[in-house]
Amino acid sequence: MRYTVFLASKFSHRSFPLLKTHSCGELNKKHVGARVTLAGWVDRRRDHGGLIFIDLRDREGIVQVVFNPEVAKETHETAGELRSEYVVQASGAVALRPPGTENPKLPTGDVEIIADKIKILNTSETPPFYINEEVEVEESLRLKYRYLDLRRKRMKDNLILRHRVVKFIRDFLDDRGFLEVETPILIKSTPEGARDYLVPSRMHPGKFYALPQSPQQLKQLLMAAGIEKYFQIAKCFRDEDTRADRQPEFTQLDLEMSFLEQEDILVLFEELLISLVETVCPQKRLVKPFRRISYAEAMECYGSDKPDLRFGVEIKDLSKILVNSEFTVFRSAIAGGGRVKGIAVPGCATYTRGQLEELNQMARSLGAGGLVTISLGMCDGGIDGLSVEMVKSVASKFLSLEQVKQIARALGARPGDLLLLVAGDGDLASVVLGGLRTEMGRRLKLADPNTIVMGFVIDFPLFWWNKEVGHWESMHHPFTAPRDEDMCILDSAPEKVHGKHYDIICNGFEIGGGSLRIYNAALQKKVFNMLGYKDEEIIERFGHMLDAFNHGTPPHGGIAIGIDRLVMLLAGEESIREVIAFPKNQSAIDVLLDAPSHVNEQQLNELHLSIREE
RNA sequence: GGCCCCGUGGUGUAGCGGUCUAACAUGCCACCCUGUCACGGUGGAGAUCGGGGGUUCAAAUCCCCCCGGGGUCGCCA
Repeated sequence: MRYTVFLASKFSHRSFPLLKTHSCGELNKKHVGARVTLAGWVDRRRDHGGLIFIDLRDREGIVQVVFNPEVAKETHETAGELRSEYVVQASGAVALRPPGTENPKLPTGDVEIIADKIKILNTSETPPFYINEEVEVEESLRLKYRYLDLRRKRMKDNLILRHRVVKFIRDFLDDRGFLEVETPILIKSTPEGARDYLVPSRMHPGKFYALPQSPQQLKQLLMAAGIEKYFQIAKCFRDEDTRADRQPEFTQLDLEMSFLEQEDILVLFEELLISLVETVCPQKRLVKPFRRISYAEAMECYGSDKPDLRFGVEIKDLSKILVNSEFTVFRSAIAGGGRVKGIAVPGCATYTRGQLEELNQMARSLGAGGLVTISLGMCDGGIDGLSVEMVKSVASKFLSLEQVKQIARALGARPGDLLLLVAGDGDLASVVLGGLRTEMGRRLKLADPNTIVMGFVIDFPLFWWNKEVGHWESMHHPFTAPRDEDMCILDSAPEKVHGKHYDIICNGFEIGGGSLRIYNAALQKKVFNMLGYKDEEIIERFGHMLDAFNHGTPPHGGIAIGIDRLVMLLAGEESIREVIAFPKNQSAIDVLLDAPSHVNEQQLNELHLSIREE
């Protein structure tokens, strides 16, 4: 890949450590005749009894080293002892390979090293899994021997890609006047949102630091400090259950600016992400300009606030067609204020009873009362050519042919498609269909893996009503500013207030989000009150923020991008663990270091802690 | 906490009530081999099928519980 070549060429301009003069991967015809010393790992050995070939591997690649007893007898004997993953230093002349023995599969395949010296720097036990082959290995084993796993090309390439991404971001933002500022890891617990990781204080019995869930408050305080343009590649910590795209600790590009409008951030990040992808992953097809859709549109058309925009299969509201349907489930749902919505799944009219029942179960598990399926048989003349015999549905006796045609047209269906209909209140029908859309997209491979579609989701509601606790909660976080035109309804209709909040989505993942912030103390206090905080709580937890707003904090806003997810998508991986050097498993355990672990009694005593029996 | 999937030599798989004394590939060990590159050849070692209980004349195979791993819902301001 291009970034590997880039690194190798850069590496070659630097002076090498004393144990090697060149890297294995950089050698080519230009080096023929040179005497080189290499150091690396034995990737593979081919012992012909007489000649011994060793594929020597280092970070930059692989080169063939030849041991000939007629060249150096003792060296050849030593080479006979080599095994996989031995660490060796070898010296010899770079030579063109004999005609006909070149290996076009290897970048260094035109040349080989005629070794006259070899030194075994370290031996190795037989590795527990293959390092030189791309075979799927159980992940827990890979994590236990992560240092071996990272020797594999796939993982090495992922780490290199990650380096390139972060390097590009730093250079890009530096060019535009942003200052990278570090913020502390030991901060104050403000237990809203996710659970905090806590660190007990030795010097203050009974008190705890918290690890930052993000540098949110600190970066706003940096704006109060007049930094104006800040960014940081920041570690964040959240004590919640893991997922393929979530780890207890993860990395964000955290950024904040003063004196800006929402448009400034969106334009900056569109430019950053486009130039990033085009530079670092030129082989990917990136759709531009980025789409912008409202939260309401995302939910209505895709049933998700992070839809995969690489394929269509959009959700349509069919309520108008079915308002007077003979099908009671639909008619009563609509009469009760609900909606009936649907999607058309291409080419799935041939689904069996069993497959349809599976979809039905999925719809129920997503919260639907049920799922109505309509299979459109193949026929000439498009939807108009459909006849009664060609339509198969559990609800067929309640649906006229004309209604089916209307539904099919509304969904943009074609003969051979499978229509999925769901009734429900509010967003329910959309959310269920959104889940089915995602599943069918995956099954039918509707999304091109080499395409990247990014977009901004905007116009989020500021609040959502939490029934269980009986007060409003922030959609994003409590520092997000309401839209100016909605200020007048903040008291009268909080549910209609929109925030100056934006998310960045990519291929079905939320990779970032941010907002313009509140910088007026009175408004911030009012929002906290609406979120159910009492005045004394506000002072105790967020007094420093209100103080700052009372001392000339400028208008400001920012964004955070999940580096792990971004790199995962660029690498074509399905889990962020594949782009993190030392990730934790699903139970939040580091199986390599065996963390978390017990600590001794003395450590507990110093921290004024005792373990409660449960 | 709920639901789904997985657990067979070092690794990856097959076997899914008796023919399993558990198969295949690769790796490993020994010997042979001077142009291979997933080298080749000959021979060899290596798993009581995650653990426990049950059903059965008979269990890797069926059932239950537990453990470990993965996915997902809840959760992730």
